[in-house]
Amino acid sequence: MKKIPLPAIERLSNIYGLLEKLEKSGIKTVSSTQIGKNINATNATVRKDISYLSMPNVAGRDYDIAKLKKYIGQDLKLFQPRKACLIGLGRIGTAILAYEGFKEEGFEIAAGFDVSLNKIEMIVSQVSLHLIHELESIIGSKGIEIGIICTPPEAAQDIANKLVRAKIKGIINCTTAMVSVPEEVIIRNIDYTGYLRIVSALISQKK
Amino acid sequence: MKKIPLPAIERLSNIYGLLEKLEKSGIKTVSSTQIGKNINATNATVRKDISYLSMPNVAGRDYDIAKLKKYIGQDLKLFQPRKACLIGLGRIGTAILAYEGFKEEGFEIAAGFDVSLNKIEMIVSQVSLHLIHELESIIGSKGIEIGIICTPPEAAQDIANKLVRAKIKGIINCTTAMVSVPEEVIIRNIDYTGYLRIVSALISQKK
DNA sequence: GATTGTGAAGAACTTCACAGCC
DNA sequence: GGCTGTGAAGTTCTTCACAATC
Repeated sequence: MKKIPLPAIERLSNIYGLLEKLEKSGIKTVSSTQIGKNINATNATVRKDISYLSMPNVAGRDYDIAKLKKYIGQDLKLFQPRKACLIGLGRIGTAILAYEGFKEEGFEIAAGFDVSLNKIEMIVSQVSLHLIHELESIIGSKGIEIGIICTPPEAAQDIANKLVRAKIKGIINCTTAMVSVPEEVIIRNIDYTGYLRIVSALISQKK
Repeated sequence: MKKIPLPAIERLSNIYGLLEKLEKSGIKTVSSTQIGKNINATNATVRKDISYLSMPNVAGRDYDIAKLKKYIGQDLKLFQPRKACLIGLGRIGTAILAYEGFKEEGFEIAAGFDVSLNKIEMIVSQVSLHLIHELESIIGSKGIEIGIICTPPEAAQDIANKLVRAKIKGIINCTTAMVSVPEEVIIRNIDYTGYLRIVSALISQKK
């Protein structure tokens, strides 16, 4: 299998999510153009992305949704269950904690952390909650691979450093702070202010 | 001023956020390498990005933070105040509603919408809250340019269509559903499951 | 030594265009 | 007509490399 370009991986991940929804609504096949409309890409890009997969396909016919989904999942190794932990149990943190949708995707929030003992005792959750100082040991013992940072921005870099020391493989940073990590750690930022800024800048550029 | 590449705009938006933080901590100057470390880019990329700005600069000396910030803000038109509205007042929606940090960036959440009259009456907020059917008229009358969708995923496309009809300029989609919009509308997705999937796929690719 | 600025080279990604298939 | 698959072309973005400055 050829190396899949990074943007293609992101799109294929999105296509996977789309296929799940189509499948639930009972649709069996889909064209590259239809997929493109949904993920905001051209049909050529969609076909090229799919061509990176090891999927055999008959040209001239729409994609079989179940099959395409299987190959994306397989080649991107999306089926591999992964454990994540949540650091910071404020509004966003607890909203994520309460979200039920991860499990069916193979993700498990395996632990939550906060500096406040009070919060840890008050919050009702299936997930086991701990004080920050236990972060490194629990990541190791539970085999957690992804950390989701939802702390106040001031604490983000410090938490990221701790996660890196604990040999985390990926970080999703939900704070407004930019966080730097070694090259081998995957990082994505989810920052509402940042997105507003980017969308705003792009709106201005359009004119 | 040359056309700024899209990825450069995104990075410059991030650099802007970084500079704000550095400024607050009292630092006056910064190098391209330092910036790069913080936004996970190379120093050459940072310098190239900055070179797209109309900023005059003396080579050989670190960037003056206040000046750089001014030029990014000016050239990307980040100072332009913009109004956004929030659709869907569930956990994430209300968390965003309660967030205080937008104002100092020039963003205003000018209205909130939900299908539930109950929610609209119960939620305590400075922001004026309305039923969905008022969406189009209020966007028009208030001059709202950005819509933040926080509804259940099933409703996302429908809301997006309404926003497009109301001539929205940008959408931030915080649902797990992929949403399609005409090319002229800027759209960014914030989907935690999607990010987990992408990070997971990238972790697998690394090996 | 440090730094920036930038044309040129290189790499990465997207689109085209058309053969082949239904 | 529809569709996919894919090498080639085109475009966009990143990195290099080095002059210039401090």
